[in-house]
Amino acid sequence: MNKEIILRLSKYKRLLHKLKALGLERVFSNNLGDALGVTPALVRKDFSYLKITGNKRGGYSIDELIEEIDEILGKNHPLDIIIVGCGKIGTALMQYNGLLRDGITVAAGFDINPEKVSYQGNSPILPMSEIENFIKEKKIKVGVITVPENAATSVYEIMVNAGIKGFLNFSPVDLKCTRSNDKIRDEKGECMVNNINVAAEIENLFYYVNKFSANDEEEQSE
Amino acid sequence: MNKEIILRLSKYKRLLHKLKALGLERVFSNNLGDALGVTPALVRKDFSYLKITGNKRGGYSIDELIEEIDEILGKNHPLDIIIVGCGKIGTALMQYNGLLRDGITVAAGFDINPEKVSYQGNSPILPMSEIENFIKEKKIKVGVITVPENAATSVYEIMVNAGIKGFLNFSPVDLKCTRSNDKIRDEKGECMVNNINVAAEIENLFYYVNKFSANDEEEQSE
DNA sequence: TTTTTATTGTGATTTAAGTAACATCAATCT
DNA sequence: AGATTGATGTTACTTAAATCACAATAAAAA
Repeated sequence: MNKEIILRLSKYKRLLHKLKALGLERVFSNNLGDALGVTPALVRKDFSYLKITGNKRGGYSIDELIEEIDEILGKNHPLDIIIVGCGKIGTALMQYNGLLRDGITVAAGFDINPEKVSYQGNSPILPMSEIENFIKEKKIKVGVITVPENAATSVYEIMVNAGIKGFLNFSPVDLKCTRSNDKIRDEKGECMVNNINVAAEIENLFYYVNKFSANDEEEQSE
Repeated sequence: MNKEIILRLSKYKRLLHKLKALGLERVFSNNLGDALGVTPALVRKDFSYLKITGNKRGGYSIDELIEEIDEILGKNHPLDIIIVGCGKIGTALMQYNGLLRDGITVAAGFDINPEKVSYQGNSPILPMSEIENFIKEKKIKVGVITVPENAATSVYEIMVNAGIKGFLNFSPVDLKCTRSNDKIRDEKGECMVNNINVAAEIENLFYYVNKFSANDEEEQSE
């Protein structure tokens, strides 16, 4: 099963809320395709795959779409996460409104540095010693890793063992789950890692930018 | 041309530095493939595509590889970027060591809020009014967008017009470049946008986690 | 009621990323 | 020197995601 479909779902939903706010009630695959830069056929295929069905001539009901997408994305359950590593990026994410706006709650942060521990606020920062109990007690399933490179693997293993199934990993280490998106499983159950490597993304941009300007020079000398 | 290849290059390089630190001098496509979870053939194909060549029996020289990858990623030019929007995530990135460690320098941050402006430090925060001059004067080509959703498009256009070619976009808006990775170009020249949508990535994780537990329940009731 | 129209839902096609397989050839061994 | 080995470089194949194209059909119009 395809990760991209699910990412598109989030995008559809964001757009649908905006359209709804404008007073619209129905939407066509064409509209959604335009906004996301994909063909309308793909939009319909996504919905078809997810058993979301429209009207042969009247498009899709925005309310129904939102409801069904929420259902698929699990928005009827609470979206509680933890953030491990309360350095620069970790604390920024803890205070980031963009998560809350999508219904995601940071249940707690964790840090190895005792000076960072703080029990006040609605997202406390707890010591690493409490992480396993916290995860098990609150049944947390999704966690963000924002620790330095050298700590990433060990933190990952602690989290896996405590029951975290979904990881958003900001460290440059590729935390491999030894299994793909599909339901391959090992004895610990399935898990999934999404890696975000900011430095690599920027290097990537420089590559293309340099290539662009190399092309420009070529053209000038022609 | 494929974005994934270039992201892999960054990963190869990180690994190569570690191997070098351990005293190794040569490396085989097998080693790199294992570490990245891809086949050795793909590693060789990447290198072949990038005109990096090895020894028919002795693998690749780590030093040469690092040098050639740096060349391709443009590490011989300075990697100066700007960060537009000095909220939670923006300031976190400005202070993030992970960028510096990869040779990326934040030349300046920009914010619309005059209270955030500050000319001290090696990465000053400047008012938006100075952005165009700054970009043109310092020939900045890559920028990070960390402004709120509603400001993203207008900031993007300002940056494009001032000459930014590569964008790392943290806002949930899909900033479309109207052109693909290849060298399609419009009158303003090529540009490239990498979107990072943290909330969508987390929603994505919840989808799979919920699916996992649904599977578990199915199995129990069998 | 019949015809037209517009949009869905889906099978066929295209495209591209990654894998597999193997011919090639430099280094080592005898 | 000649044989053997082992890793590269590359071609052919596989797989999967997205597009294209169109049949099916519900709503609107005549």
